Amino acid sequence: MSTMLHQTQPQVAIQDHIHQTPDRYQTHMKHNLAIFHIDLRCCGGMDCNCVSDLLIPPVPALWTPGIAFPDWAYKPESSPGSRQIQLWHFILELLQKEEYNGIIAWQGEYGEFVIKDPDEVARLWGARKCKPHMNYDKLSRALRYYYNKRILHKTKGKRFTYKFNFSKVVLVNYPILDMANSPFFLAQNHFNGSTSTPDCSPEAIQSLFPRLPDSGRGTSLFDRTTAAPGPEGDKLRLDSFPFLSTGAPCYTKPPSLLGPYARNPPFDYPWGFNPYLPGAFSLNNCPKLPPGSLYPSQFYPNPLQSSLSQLPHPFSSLLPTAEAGERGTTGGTNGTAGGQPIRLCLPPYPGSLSLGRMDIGASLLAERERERERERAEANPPGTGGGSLGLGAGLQSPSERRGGLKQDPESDSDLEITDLSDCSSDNDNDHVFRKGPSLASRSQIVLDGKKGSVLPPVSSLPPTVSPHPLKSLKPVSPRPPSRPLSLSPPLPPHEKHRETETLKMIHS
DNA sequence: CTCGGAACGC
DNA sequence: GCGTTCCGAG
Repeated sequence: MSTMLHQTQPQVAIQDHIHQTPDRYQTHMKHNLAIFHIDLRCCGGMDCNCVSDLLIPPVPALWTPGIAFPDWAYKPESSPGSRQIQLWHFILELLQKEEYNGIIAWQGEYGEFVIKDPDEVARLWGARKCKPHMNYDKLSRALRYYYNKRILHKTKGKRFTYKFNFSKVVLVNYPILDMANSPFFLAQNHFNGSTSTPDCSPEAIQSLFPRLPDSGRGTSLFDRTTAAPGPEGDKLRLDSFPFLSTGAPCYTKPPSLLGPYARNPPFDYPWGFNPYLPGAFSLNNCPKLPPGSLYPSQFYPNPLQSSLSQLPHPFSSLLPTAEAGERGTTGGTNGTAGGQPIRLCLPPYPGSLSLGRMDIGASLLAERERERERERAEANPPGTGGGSLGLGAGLQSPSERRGGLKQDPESDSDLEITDLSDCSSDNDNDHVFRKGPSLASRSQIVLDGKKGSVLPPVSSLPPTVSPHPLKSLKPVSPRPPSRPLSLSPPLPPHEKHRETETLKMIHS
């Protein structure tokens, strides 16, 4: 151990220093495809050379016009005194780099990773934080600290094995993603064993981004101006979230899992947060690149124009199609920044479960969209300045928060989604939808219209055969989804009855 | 090995 | 707020 303590780490040159103001950084990144490296040298004493806070700057988003990013996106690397790198982020960083697979790697279930060499991980962490006396005991204490925050939990019975709560991680990293209101993410939460599937409907996707900065281009994430109604017509405005773009092919499994883990669907992570993707978590959501090339891909012309269409993904039908967006296009004509179609690597859900997605008809979606617009208009009449520029769940109006049902006094975060307080891998299967009837209602929606049906754990389902799950499905006639109670306008009696029945089913 | 309390620093 | 350090307990 002690010999490793001062072992020379991969030496790194920060080819261009990141300690700039965000503006300068933006400008810089716009014109400079500098390759960044991360210095893991252990610092010593007063002459701390650490660049510990250089972790993965939010490069991809910065240069895109019209996008405002939350403060957190800049803090770690932009200003001295800003909060430092967080351990979980560091862990993710290690996890995404193949060179560290020997000491820490994804393994097992969703988001699960194992620290193969605790001492080494601790050493690296200590190096990063300029804490030469760091050890696994201390590091693990910090990890345990995350239990309460529900960012991590321990995989019981497995040594050095922890598991990420993706939803939480995503929320922490992308507070503008309103996962708390998203049926997609509510259903996605594998962390605590949710067995439901996400609502992949355009509306669900929209719900992830209810408060994107209104740049005057319209607030909907789905551009319906040129598309006919229908699933194929709802086009996600990916140009709104360039930080979710990848512009490159994505791994569907971690390198270490390319072999035997057939049980893991190769696509189960929403919004490109597949932990098995290189750079899955946020800031350098980019394809695996040669060592030392952490960021450039987003700035390069997309070499795989058809990468999305190749993805076996239920979203693919929602995204600008290759035909629509790329035919005859070499860039610049589809309205996306930089002239390149922004690619969103959205691993799809285990296929058969997606059937419910089709439940939500486009016309209904459009109608609900219009309703929301009306609500917004009422809530913020022109001139009141009530605006839609807010970012983050904290600015949600009460009526937006799942009808006010979310309230969790125990929550340690306004980004809380579900109660994971007893989330262990031992009993992962029964907590998610206890939180409130609205959750349950939402989950009901996606259950193929069968009230009270219970989905098996995802892990128990056969892997999806079709690489294009939705394409193998027959559309179901649209059926109005139920809503969070207090969000709903007065329901007609039969709808109320349905809600009641649903609740009964849930409570039983 | 794991857990969490407590004091403490930044 | 986010660890870091220490430590006793299971």
